[in-house]
Amino acid sequence: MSVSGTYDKRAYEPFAVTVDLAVFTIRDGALHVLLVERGQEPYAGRWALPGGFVRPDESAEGAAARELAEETGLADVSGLHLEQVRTYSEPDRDPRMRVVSVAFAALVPDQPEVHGGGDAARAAWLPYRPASYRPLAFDHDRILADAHDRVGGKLEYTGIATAFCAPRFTLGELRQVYEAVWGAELDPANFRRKVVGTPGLVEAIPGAARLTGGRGKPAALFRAGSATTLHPPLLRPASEGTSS
Amino acid sequence: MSVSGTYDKRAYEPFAVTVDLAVFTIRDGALHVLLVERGQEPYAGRWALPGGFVRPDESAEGAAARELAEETGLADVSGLHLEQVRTYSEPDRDPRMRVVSVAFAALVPDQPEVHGGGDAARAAWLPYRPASYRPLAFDHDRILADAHDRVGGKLEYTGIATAFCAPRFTLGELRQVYEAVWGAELDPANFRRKVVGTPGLVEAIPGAARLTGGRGKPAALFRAGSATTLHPPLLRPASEGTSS
DNA sequence: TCAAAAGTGTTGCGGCTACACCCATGA
DNA sequence: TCATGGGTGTAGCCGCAACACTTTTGA
Repeated sequence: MSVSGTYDKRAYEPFAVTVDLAVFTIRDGALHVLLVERGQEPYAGRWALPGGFVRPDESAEGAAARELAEETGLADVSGLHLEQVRTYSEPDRDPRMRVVSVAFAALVPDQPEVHGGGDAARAAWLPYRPASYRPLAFDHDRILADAHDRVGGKLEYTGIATAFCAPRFTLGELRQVYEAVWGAELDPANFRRKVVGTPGLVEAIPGAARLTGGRGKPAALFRAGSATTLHPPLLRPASEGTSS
Repeated sequence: MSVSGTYDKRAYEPFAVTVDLAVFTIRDGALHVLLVERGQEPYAGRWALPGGFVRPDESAEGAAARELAEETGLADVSGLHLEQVRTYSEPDRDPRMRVVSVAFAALVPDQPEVHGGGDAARAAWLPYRPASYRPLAFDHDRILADAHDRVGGKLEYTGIATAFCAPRFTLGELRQVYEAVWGAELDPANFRRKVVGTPGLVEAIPGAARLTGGRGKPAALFRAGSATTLHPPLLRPASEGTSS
């Protein structure tokens, strides 16, 4: 931006700017990611993250929202959680040309339908198990891993977990979100106390209740609260080697 | 990336890709930021973040490291902390052309010299006090605020604070880093226990000691440890409105 | 001898973990 | 009446905030 010399854009090879999306959802209690199968070279037949070019009149955020709507078939993408992760700009990351890609992570509630087709390529929700579809096209393995790390970290100190849930949800469903993303089991009793005791995370819907799996006591229903940052954070269990 | 149609880059207006740097240091116990004064339109005479174009053969990270070396006059930029913050891509953020900018935050130890001149524009270390130089050129106010937020947050759960210090430092100096970035005072006793008790954050240099301000007991010297993430985190004091 | 900074001790509060235990429902 | 998940109670541990206090230096 603060270049002192001449401002001649032709002196530099033009860059293509794209967005790549890591779209996550919870299905059957397991974390799933939306992938598309490439139909052409390079990387034909490989799975890849959905994405596309940023158009001249839109921001990367706008392009990501547009692609998200196209790929998932959702009408109102405005309420969904869509967050920039980082930008990937290695000169050789695309063998055809110089492509700089802004990566986003999106969190959506479980979609009953498979999703309306946007692009021609086949798209599918796959369980988040990198070993089962690796290697992805381009540097998408790394992008997906970075996006997953980001989402897992943000669960600790923000309320984004509710973005995975329907407008009305039970605390058991919310707990499944944390368990699916972190890959760890949480104590239902302590989870409940923590979530209810954090102001702004969730709001109780008075009187409402719903059965979960046909069994057990009906659970009270909640809706997402207004809090953006959690104090104190809801830390994930230390998997190994915690300090002191 | 996963575009199914034709791959014609001429169908899209080319983007210029730049990097913008928020370079922080601690000087006299206060947080400072490196700014350059623009000599030409637009925003002539305004302060701006240093930065420049990404060249065809380098990544955004490479461009950021190169600009950092040029602007600060530092020879070995490799050991410094340089971290991507996010990418700014609003279509109208530069009135001249379509510019997508990848922002970075850099943490450097205090430089005695003013820094070798890179670009022609005047550059200076200014105390981090946004009201004193606002508005910056372009959308740099927001970029600088985002970078500061990122650095402040990362102090909590990583060891990057040592990036502000010389190779050998006292715990008082390290504490000044936290206080300067967070704008809050910390209890020296508790800070010491926390830092020393977190494995990998710092390593004691046996026997070494140094006076701090000419007064008081000489302080033991430490060097940066190898830990990247802190468990549990070193949380900043809740300024207001903590939960429960 | 005083001020200033380093470093150690100690106490109390609060959150979290780990259970044990009761409640409501469908099979 | 049993299995299942929701929800409440509670005891103990651990970390941290808030001090008091000692140590070592220069002025």
